[in-house]
Amino acid sequence: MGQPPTTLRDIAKSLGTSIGTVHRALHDNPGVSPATKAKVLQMARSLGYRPNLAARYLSSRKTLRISVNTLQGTTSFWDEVRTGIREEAASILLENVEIEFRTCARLGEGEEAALEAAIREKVDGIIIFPSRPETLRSSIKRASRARIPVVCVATDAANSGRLGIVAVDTLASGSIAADLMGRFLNGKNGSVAITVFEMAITEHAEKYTAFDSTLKAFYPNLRVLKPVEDHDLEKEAYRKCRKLFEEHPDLAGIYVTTEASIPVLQAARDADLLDRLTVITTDLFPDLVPHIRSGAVVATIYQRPRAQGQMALRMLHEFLAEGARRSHQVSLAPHLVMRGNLDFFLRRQSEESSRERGPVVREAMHDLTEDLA
Amino acid sequence: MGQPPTTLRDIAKSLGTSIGTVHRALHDNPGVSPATKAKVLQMARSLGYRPNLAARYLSSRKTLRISVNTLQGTTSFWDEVRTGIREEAASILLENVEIEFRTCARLGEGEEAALEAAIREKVDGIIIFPSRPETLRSSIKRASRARIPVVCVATDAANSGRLGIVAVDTLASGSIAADLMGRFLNGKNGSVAITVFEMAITEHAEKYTAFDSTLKAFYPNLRVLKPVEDHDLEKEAYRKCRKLFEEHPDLAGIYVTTEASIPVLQAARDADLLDRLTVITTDLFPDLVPHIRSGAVVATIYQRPRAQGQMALRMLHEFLAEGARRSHQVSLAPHLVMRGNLDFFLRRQSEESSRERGPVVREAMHDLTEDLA
DNA sequence: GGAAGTTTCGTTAACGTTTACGGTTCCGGA
DNA sequence: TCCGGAACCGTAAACGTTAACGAAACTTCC
Repeated sequence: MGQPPTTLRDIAKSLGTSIGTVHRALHDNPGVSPATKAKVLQMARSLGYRPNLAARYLSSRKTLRISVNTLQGTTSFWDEVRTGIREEAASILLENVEIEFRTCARLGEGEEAALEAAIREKVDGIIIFPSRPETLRSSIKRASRARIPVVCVATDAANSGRLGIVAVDTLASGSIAADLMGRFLNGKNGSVAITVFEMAITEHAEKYTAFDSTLKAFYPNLRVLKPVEDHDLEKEAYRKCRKLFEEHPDLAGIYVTTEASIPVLQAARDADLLDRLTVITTDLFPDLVPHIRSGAVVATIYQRPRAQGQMALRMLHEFLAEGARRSHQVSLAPHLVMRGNLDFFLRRQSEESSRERGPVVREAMHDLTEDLA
Repeated sequence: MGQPPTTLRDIAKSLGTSIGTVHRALHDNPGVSPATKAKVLQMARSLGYRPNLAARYLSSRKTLRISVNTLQGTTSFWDEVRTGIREEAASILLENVEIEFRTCARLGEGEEAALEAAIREKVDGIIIFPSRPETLRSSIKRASRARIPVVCVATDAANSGRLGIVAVDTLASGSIAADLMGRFLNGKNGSVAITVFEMAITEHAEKYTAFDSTLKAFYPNLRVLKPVEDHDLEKEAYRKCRKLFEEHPDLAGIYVTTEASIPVLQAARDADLLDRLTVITTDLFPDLVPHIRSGAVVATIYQRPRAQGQMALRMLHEFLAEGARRSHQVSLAPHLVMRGNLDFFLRRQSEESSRERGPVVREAMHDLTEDLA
């Protein structure tokens, strides 16, 4: 058990060639004939060669530059995602990661330009939130062709050649929301509503489907209404909900899958049915806290932004370090926050990643409102 | 931004001494006078020296031996914990971890002997489940004195000098169970029971307290009974529950915090009140699945054994690698499993950590029934 | 006062990889 | 024939740390 791992020298010796040639062959650098290259590759495989990352890093002293393209926000989902990324970067033993944040001020504004900027500056990897997957697909493809791996967070960009995706499992989210809704309503009849960002986004459609089918399967006396699309716009959410409440006097519950839960609550209050409505929301932000505490929101599905950030960086770093991905798809289980355990989550959010280690990860901020002038 | 980090040579040069002396001083190896040692330490601090782990590992080629002392079990909590540890060990870039499993067949049997064995063989670190903290306290103290860091999983061993503890947050668990129980019972009156392993174990007492106080705070019409102690023994759980059901005909729900939920369900069935009882359990194992599917168990609090294992190994490895701990206490948020999202968790349990990378982590099994003959 | 031992410290060869540079060959063109 | 330049390959010096080997200087003891 445990003979010493094979090194470049081993390969060279058993081939009667030199370390330099082996190295060039393995990295397909120029200056090696196709014949010897094939022999080297063959021998490396048969000896089970795996590079020693410590030696590699020590020798080259290259740092991996990673661009993180997300939305602006304070004490919000994306701040937490970034914190998770920072934490994970700080916990990398080989301190060879450098993070560049490219933050967009508003949904869909300048996302493509930011991504192009990252590609142009030849970063080694990209973590991105593709709020509108279609508009970014071609840029992500371009990154892949430039051999820059791209990891999506929260929303997937299908058929774009991205390396992987980290998100909360939509099925688990929608189903648990449905199951809770059914239990909370406890045999009542009536209709149940659900708001989504937009049904064209796969994730949101899936959440709806999961919610709908779970409710149908276990609570047949509840009826799921056509989804309300709010596009994360407060006014749109409010307006559509007021309309919804008027049209469906038998409404018993509503599941808000977007961050626009405040206007929904406001609409319910203004329609005077806040206490008759079972409300399940998504995520956890300061404005929502009092509503959970008061019981107006019975539960919220927390999408664990910090964990998403951590996993995204991990996936990217593993790929960059080892050249092979272990998984392309990380589906996190959402957390359930209610009155009882609310404080636990608030406490943990406020713990700002007690960084005793000093600034081991070099960071750069790119304010895109300037960059794109 | 980002001048090159200071090295041993830097320290040596600015002190007019040699690299060897600096090294000896920083590791308090023998052969360096107290005076120069002080100077070196001083200079290292003022230059902000931080060792280059890549170089260290490359040079010494030492592997860290970690003993994992847990309970036996197949498709059980502890199997998942071990899987988590393995996964995390495999994802360490410097492949310098070697894991030795010392598995005890039964609760409390041979735990101390296994721990002593690990200490005797001078492992570099220990992950342990102290099922009976008091009986292990002195052994853990001995390990700490031998400079072997010990990380506890699932149950803490207080005042033992252990490096840290990884567990599910007891407050979050008890509170969410109470909150769900209250919502599910939806205004009903009656009493609610809770079973624990033993109130002497801090974690279990805390879960009870959290359950009790949350229920009192939000659902005052429910009354929490005195906790049932089952010591994870099937017969004891069954017997005590039958008695409980007889004595409290108004029992509306029960929260099982141990793994002994099957006998509780059996007792409820035999007492013919399975369908009148709201049952919330703990963890997720094959025998429990049909009961969740049938609705007999409305929800189970999943303690995320895999995540516990991962975090434990991470904590230990970070300490061994860097000599400083970032956190001593990791409190995980439990997951909530219901009918709706059950399949998601089962699928993820069965994914056996698709290991493409081959056996990079050398493992050793220590069957203690042999070792202790 | 010198042999023998101790304490303190400097030197150097690893570890496995990257990278720059210096050699070979071999071929076409003068 | 000789030169210029590819194309291919070997060599050796880094990278920062560890660990082993000695070389001093200083003690102790006969």
